Amino acid sequence: MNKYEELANYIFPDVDETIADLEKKYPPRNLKEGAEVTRFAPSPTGFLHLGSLFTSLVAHKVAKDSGGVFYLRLEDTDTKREIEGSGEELVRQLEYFDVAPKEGYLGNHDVGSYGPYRQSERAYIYRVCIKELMLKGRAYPCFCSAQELEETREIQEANKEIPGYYGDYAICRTIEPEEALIRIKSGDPYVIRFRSMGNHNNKVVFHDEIRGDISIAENDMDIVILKSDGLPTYHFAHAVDDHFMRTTTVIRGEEWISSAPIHLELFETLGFKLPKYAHLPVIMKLDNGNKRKLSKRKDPEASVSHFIEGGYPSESLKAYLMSIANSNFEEWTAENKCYDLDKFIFSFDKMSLDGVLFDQDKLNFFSKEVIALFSAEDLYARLVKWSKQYDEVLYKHLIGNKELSIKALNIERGGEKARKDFTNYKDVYPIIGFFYNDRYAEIVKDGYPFNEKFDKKVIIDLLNDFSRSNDYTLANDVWFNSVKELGVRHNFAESNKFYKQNPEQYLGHVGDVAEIIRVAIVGAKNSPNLHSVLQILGKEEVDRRIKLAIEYLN
RNA sequence: GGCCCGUUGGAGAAGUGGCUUAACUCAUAUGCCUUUCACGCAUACAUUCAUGGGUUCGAAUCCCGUACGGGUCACCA
Repeated sequence: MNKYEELANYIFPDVDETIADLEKKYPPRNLKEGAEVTRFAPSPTGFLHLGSLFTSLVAHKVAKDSGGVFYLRLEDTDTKREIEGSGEELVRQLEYFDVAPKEGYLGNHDVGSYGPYRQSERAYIYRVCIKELMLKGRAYPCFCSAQELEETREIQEANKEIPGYYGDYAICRTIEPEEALIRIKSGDPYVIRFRSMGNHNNKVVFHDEIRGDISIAENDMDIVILKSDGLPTYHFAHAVDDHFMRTTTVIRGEEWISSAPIHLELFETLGFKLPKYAHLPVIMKLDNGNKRKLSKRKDPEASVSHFIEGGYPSESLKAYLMSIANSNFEEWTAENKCYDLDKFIFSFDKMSLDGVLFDQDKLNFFSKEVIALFSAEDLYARLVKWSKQYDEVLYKHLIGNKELSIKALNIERGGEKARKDFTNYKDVYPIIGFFYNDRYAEIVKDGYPFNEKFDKKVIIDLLNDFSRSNDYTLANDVWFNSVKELGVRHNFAESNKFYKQNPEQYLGHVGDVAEIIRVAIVGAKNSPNLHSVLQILGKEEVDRRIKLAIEYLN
């Protein structure tokens, strides 16, 4: 019997278990030596942030590489900021990137024996732990109002003291349990605070997997562990959940470094073994010459959905993020011609300590490389999936012309000098749209961009001759020789070199001939390889388009 | 402001006391290749590692001060 017992029993009448009981209920995981248990612990306050994806990617990778477990815990203790449905959305987005956990909160259901995985459903577990702390005199009710706290803070600031609830400023820590009980019974609102035994003048050292040893002043704040709504604060839930879910490495953003001393004291007081910590650098952007964290409100690129909508394959973004995580990843991809993260060996000590600027150019670079490695069939399937949701016009064309689309996407695909002209799925339609007859009609509705230095008559004759004489079932170089001959018949030099030697002798050169044909067929001066285009369209369609172009010229 | 973390070209970085005349990649520029575009290839881009001092035969690398940048100081996570 101690003086806290009556109070603890009154506040926690439902609790009839101890931490020792919980230890039995959530025993250490039976994993092989070296297996890491990591987690992603988002709060459902909006869609997935790029930084959160970064964190999940690393946590997922560490668990997978070590043969461990990656799970998701929903930190839904802030009921005010919670956005309906965002938990489910978060899981869907992780799935899009193929880094979804197999254990934990998975949207509509929980999987795993260390749950519940929603903090809002873990109230009893927290209460068990707090009751025990209270019996040990390490937790106490605090009746201070927000206004009182604010006043204290102002006094502290005026005196140039450290603001916060500690030492003599922690007025409620000296309230006797008997008195506290009376106040609670009378209906006074209260929170429960942790009684810190730390000394601000002492340093604690903890090891960070990325930064090495970090030395910070001990915690001496009597932080709130249970809010007046009965839910725990982050710090307390972190200690309890990561312990009982048996996390081995806590991977989180570097904004948590400064509260680590709180966590250290909490783990110690609760009798929990401290997990390993890895504090990841944040992703920033330049704003008026200053670096700042990507903000979901100000920066569209802070939200992962921006890239999904923008048509970036998940592999592109993951490759970019992995290149931030381990800069040698970039060299590795170049050597291996591979963007499969599973094959890459990740290491914490190759990670940068400094926040990095988000680099759209680099993402684009990775994305081009990634898309260039897809097979045409794969690209087609991905485009269908993407456009179904984000680009109705493309979707219609893809579905209506599957074979044509795949052939078009296959031009110069693969091999050493593969085309790399798609940064994202949005680039596809502008580049291959002309293959579709109705799109072609749209493009040429207002005319063809023929080079104006050539007489209409010359162009018409050339096109007529081309239509009559060409056989593009021939191999590319044989076919192109025939284009040269065609040009020669119409007084075009067979090469740029010849033309440059005697420009006055010729109307132009073979490049101009190719351009005229190209303009007639695709309605633009640029296109993928002309020979491939002609082969894919087929003679009938090519002749039809030439006829249309001639009509336009007449 | 206190406390933590950091500072190598426009960006990501390698570098752990002499192999550095600072690797590699992106971006940019120029040229080559080429029927266009894209690809590919070549070249250029930090006399210097925020800065001042110190240690040393020798420093981007070790030490100290300063400046700058970021993080954090809630009943938010």
